[in-house]
Amino acid sequence: MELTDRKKRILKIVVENYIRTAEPVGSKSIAAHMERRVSSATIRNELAELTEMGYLEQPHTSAGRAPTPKGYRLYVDELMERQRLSVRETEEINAVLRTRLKELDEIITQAGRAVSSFLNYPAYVTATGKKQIIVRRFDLIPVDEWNCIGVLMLSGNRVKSHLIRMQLKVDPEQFPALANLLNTHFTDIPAPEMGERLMDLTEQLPAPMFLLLSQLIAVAGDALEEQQRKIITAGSRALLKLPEFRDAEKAHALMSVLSDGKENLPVPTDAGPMKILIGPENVADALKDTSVVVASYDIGDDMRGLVGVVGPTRMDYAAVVARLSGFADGLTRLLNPHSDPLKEDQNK
Amino acid sequence: MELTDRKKRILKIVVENYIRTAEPVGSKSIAAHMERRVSSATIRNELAELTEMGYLEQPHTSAGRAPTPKGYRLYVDELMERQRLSVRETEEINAVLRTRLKELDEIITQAGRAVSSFLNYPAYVTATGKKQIIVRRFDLIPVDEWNCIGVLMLSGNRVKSHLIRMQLKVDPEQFPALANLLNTHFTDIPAPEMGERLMDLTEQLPAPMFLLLSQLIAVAGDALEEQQRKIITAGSRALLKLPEFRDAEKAHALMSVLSDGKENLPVPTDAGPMKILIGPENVADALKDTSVVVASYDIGDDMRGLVGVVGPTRMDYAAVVARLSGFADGLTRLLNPHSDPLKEDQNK
DNA sequence: CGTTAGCACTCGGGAAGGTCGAGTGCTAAA
DNA sequence: TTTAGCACTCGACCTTCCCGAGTGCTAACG
Repeated sequence: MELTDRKKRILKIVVENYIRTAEPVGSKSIAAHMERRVSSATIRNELAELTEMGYLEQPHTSAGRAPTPKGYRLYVDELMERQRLSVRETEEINAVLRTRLKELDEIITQAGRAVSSFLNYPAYVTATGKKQIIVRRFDLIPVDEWNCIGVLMLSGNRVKSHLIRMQLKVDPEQFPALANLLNTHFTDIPAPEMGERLMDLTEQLPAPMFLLLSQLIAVAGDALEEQQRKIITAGSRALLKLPEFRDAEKAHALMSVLSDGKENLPVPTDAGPMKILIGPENVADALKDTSVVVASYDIGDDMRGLVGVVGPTRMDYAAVVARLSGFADGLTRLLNPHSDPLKEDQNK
Repeated sequence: MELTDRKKRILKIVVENYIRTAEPVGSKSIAAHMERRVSSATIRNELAELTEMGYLEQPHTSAGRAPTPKGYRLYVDELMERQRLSVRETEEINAVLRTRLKELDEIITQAGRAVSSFLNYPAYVTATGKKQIIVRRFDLIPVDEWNCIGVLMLSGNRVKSHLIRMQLKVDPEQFPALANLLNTHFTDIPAPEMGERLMDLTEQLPAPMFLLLSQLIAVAGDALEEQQRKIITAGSRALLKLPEFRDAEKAHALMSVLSDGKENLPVPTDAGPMKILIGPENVADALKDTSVVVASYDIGDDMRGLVGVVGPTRMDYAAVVARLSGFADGLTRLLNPHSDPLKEDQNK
């Protein structure tokens, strides 16, 4: 059996109608959408074949057809027309992102919220590829003899500061020496190695100094760890607006997966600029009935982050793809201000 | 008509049953819960009077009774037995909070999540009373000639750092002077005043210096502003487990109010250690059908923050009150380490 | 006068049945 | 290969009915 052009045309109409209405679409309404006039009976024959080929399914006899994951896949790969964002929308996206340069953390949090409210699906944002985050530089700002502020410059535009309550009193004079020690021995190496280096220094340092140092290293390790696994999510309440999650049970189940957890389940090591996972293509069981669309953006420092949304398989892929890449571009431009951040030059 | 002891006793049973089951409670099941044996008919007479007095209501004739807000109020004020937390629970709460001393922001975020998952209601945490947050100290760490890290020590244990892309090139030598300027003129004053002081300096400074200074002040102003209105919320998905929010519409409406918004609606200027607002006692329309319980904790620096939960009027007040004050105590102890943070001494 | 047994009554919820219409598959003709 | 026609299916929606939990009232009791 062959996938003729007309079959594709019909499949496209089914998918797009189903995306809009969330209801199985029947032969008559398809006929109305066809430019070349054909009767509903003809459509029915085609539908029967598409169903047999596995692109469509019927919830029950005598209902219309809905796309299967395979159907969506074909749609996404071949049938879907790439939408272009209007200038106004691009402007809006950039306006949301443009902000007095802040922490990466805050930027991605804000971006997540914006994506979600733009697209009306739950969104998530990562600022970690598989690449290890490292400490580029330590600074210590003395506060009093018990407390100091540790400022960490991390790879990928990140700055983290922590108020540290030290385990022993420190003469403020010692801070530069401490910072120096940290900067010479513990920068630009992955977290696990920091522990080893610390061991190497055990004997070369006076015990109190060593104690302090290990406390600082521990804090740095925590910060790295946290950054490495940080995934922010936003807008999972958008689910409740979708008819497929009218049932509180289902909504809750999915929200539990999405909500403020750490080890999430989408494609964390994505490479391409855009990836679409439809239904069972997701590895995580909880996402078997949903689709995920992710785009990657450039954090700088040779690292890439992800920005994506989760929704029903019936997601409006064309719209999501267009807007998501708009956000990814915006983030990339914001974080890599070769020219001015977020100014002009947004074609291609 | 008088509120006899037996009436109170009955009201208490009604409230507690209704809290458990979310269903109107009938005379027979009340009779079963009474220690002194009385017939259901007697109970019915009492119920009729309680209803007339406005403590109970019937969804319809021939259904059992449910408490009115007035009924809950009486319960909360007079009838409810204060629960004591088990040692194990106190331990658990402290364990969640105990963490390698971090930013106040992170502490409260974590606390919010913990509260919510402990109590199974949406939670919120504030770190701002009515008192103005101020900058205690500025530090500038040069990165390169275009970028620096601004570290702000704010009142109430807060440290904020920002990577700042400067509007003009700066010789690293100038940083100490800049920082000094900031620290002498712009610390320990409320945000609006910072603008005024900046104006005063217009003529005394070379133009580039002034420009930089105003950029830094602007960043600081943003940071203060943000801290001042920051309310974190967590766990609003817990709503979906409650029978009163089985309906996705309602859940969505309430979640929209609770989710990651800024100007929220609970009692922001709470004074007492614990406050309970039942149903219509809430000012916000969106919360007219819900109850809010808030406790305040001591941030240090003479500031108080709030930690609270939002739930149905049918909320388990006794449990919430006990656990919430456990959290408030824990936070206070964590943030005010007179002795060691979160160690022993948790009685009273 | 408070308490209790008894009884008729009310009303929501769920089961059972009926109707409607959108949509199908199939057949036969164009 | 396309189309008209037709019988059939099945979920959505409605009405109706029944059941039982729970009430309010009355009358009797201590």
